[in-house]
Amino acid sequence: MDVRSVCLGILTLGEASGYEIKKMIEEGAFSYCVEASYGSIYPALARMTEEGLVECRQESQDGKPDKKIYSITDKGAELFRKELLKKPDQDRSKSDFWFILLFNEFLPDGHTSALIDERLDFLKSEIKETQNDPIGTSISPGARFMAGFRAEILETSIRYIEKNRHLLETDYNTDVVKPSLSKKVASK
Amino acid sequence: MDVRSVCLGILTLGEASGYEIKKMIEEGAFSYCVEASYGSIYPALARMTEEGLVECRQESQDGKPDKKIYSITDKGAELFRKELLKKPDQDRSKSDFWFILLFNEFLPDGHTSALIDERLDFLKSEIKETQNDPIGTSISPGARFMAGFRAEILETSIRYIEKNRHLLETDYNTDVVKPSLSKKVASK
DNA sequence: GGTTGCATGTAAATGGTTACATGATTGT
DNA sequence: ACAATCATGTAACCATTTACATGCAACC
Repeated sequence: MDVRSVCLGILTLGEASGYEIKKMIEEGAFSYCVEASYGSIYPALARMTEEGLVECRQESQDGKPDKKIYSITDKGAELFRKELLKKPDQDRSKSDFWFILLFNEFLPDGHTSALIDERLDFLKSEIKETQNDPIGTSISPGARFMAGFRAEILETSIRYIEKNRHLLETDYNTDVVKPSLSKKVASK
Repeated sequence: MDVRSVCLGILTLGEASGYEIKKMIEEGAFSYCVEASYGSIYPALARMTEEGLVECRQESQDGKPDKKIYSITDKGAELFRKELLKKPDQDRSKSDFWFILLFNEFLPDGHTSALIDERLDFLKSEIKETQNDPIGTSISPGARFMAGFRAEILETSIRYIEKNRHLLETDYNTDVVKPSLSKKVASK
């Protein structure tokens, strides 16, 4: 799925500027499955205008450059439908977080814990976002389905990590410490 | 996390050829968080040999080209440790499957169901792989932690999709069908 | 007899991202 | 004063994939 199809897809939901398309890509439902930067979106829209897949209406603004509002044409919609029928590429995900954890024995003391704390914070903030997000309850059946999925995955992730983080937080660098009689209370 | 670090990481587990590194990247734990093709691995190993980050031992073979077995050097290991301490990049995932589902109303009858069936087959085969996979029970605490995580995510995914697929499989193209008195038993 | 697996490598093409340029407005 | 948001666009750079080249052995 290239930038072009992503733009076309978003434009089937209504007209939008390149800037707005970018915003949609980095928030909500789309952020979970696509990526694109201005550097690819703007040229894509320009080329698709030439090709008659989208149309562009210009709105003057004060100070800011003209806002170019794109809408999808019949030809564009047809092409998009065709794209959707293609066999989907395999999902691909990159995660430095998991890669690093795989080598958790190489990390200095406390690093793993910090990493996991950060991840949990992130996952929790994502859950909150999901809850406010209108996408889950509006746009389309697909979006609702996906929002529900996201929510369950996030919850499962948090639950699992909280439950099992101790497996990574044992201190590998010293022998098992004999519990001293004066068991220190964890500060903070 | 670039190819170089990925290769170094894998080599910390023991010596390996470029070919073997590729295999590891596409299977098991690594497949979940990194990606790389021969076209990036071979040049990376060559350059790192020049730079003294890895060493190469050649083994003659009949028919096949010499097998080049790489091992990590102290310098390489040091660099790898440094890489691991860097703030991890945000996870990034692309999923045609989810993108297409977002536009499920545009799909012809039955297409959504087929898509979902395929996805479920895939997820189930992944679960089976996880179960046979020695990685989950051997390599490292990190790998075990991850394998457990994977398993739960896969199970949650399957459960959710099976439970909620009906939300996407309603027939939008006709009015709600009045249930006929002779309720057909689902064939198969 | 064709595909798959083993095994390495390169060059061209792809498909981006990053950084820059521009600039007003609004918020801290 | 400084950062962020809105808004577009380009060019240089980047990493990687894809396709090719080579070739044997084992499996079906």
